[in-house]
Amino acid sequence: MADLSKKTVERLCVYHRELLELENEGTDHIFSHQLAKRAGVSPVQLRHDIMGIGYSGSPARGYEISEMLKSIAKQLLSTKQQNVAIVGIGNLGRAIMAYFHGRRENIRIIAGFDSDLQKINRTISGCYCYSMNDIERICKYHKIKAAIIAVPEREAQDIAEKLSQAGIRGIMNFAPVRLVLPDSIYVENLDMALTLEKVAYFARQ
Amino acid sequence: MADLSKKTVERLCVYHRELLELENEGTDHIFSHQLAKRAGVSPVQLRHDIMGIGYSGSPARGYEISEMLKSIAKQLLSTKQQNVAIVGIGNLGRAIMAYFHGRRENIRIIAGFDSDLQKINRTISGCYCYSMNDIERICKYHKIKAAIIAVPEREAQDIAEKLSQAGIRGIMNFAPVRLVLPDSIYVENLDMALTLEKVAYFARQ
DNA sequence: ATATTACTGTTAAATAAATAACAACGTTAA
DNA sequence: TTAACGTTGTTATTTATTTAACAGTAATAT
Repeated sequence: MADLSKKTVERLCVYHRELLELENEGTDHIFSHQLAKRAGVSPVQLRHDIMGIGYSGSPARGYEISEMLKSIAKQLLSTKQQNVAIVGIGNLGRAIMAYFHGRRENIRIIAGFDSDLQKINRTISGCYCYSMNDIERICKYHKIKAAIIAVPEREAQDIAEKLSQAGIRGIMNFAPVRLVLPDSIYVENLDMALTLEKVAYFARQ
Repeated sequence: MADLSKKTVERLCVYHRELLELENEGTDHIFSHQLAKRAGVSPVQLRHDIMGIGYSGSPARGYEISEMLKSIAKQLLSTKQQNVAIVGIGNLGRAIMAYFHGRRENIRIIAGFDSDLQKINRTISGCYCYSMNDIERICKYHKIKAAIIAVPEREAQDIAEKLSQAGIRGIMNFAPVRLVLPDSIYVENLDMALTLEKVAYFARQ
């Protein structure tokens, strides 16, 4: 398995999604410039990315969607279902859970954690909720390798360290803080306040 | 005003936030390596970024926090309050509104839009909600230049075009689609499904 | 005074990413 | 059969971003 860059992985996910949609529409082949347009990238970049995963299309018919999907999935997606945990079941946490609930993907949020007793031992959006104290036990038991942090700013660093203890390797962090963690843990920040500032900045230019 | 890269703007926002927090704690000076650690970047990169905005610290005392804040704000933040709209007041939309409500920033969500009559003409998290049909009128009236899209996938492109019509220049898009818009409109995608896939991928490596 | 230290600002090098250029190939039309 | 076309895959070029190197500077200690 080649080592794909962060940006490439991101784009491959986009292609994968667009290809799934195309497949549903009944399309079986597509040219790079068509797919590129849907994905919002240049055709060259798309071909370059596809080169990286070892799939080849035909100059005559373009890419065969089902085959391309297989190739991308082979690189990106785990063969078995991947379990994810979420910490923090407030407004945002529940919205995220609802967002992912029902998607028939191979990534599923299967455990929630909160300190609020009202939420513990309930099922929310198809996901069972535990006490914060159970993080390590449950994550290890379910072999959870990725987690979502949706707790307030002040708790985020502490939770991140707990998750790290529990063997988590990747974190999607919604809290507006830069988590300080070992480099071996992959962190993706979805910092809404920050992003909105950035958007506002470029909207003014 | 210099032309700062996307990445630089993003990091400057982080520095700004950390500096605000430091100021609240009563600190008045800080060295690049200290701030860099809090921001999760290298000290060199921080100094490089700061160079770009024309502020200078002292080799002896480091950066003077209040002055540095002013310099960053001068580059990044609008002098007057910047109004933002949100389209789509579902679970996610309301969570976003709640998230931003009460933050004493100069960016404020002041208008919500939805097609659900139940939500129209109500105030949610301090933000008045209008019908989708009012997008152009309200955005122009309040000089709104940035918007958040939190509608389902299938509506996103249509809404984006409406916003574009209404004079919006920047969009924070939560819908899992790549919006096709003129280059003059800045789009930042916060694609949770995609991001989680990416995190899951790197968590496996 | 003067050397030392610990920092900053800036230029230079290295790395990463995007774009362009073009050969190779199957298909179609003459 | 052969030439022309439009596409892919790949290598080269350019551009952007990060990292390193180092001179300049104020404070401190000798």
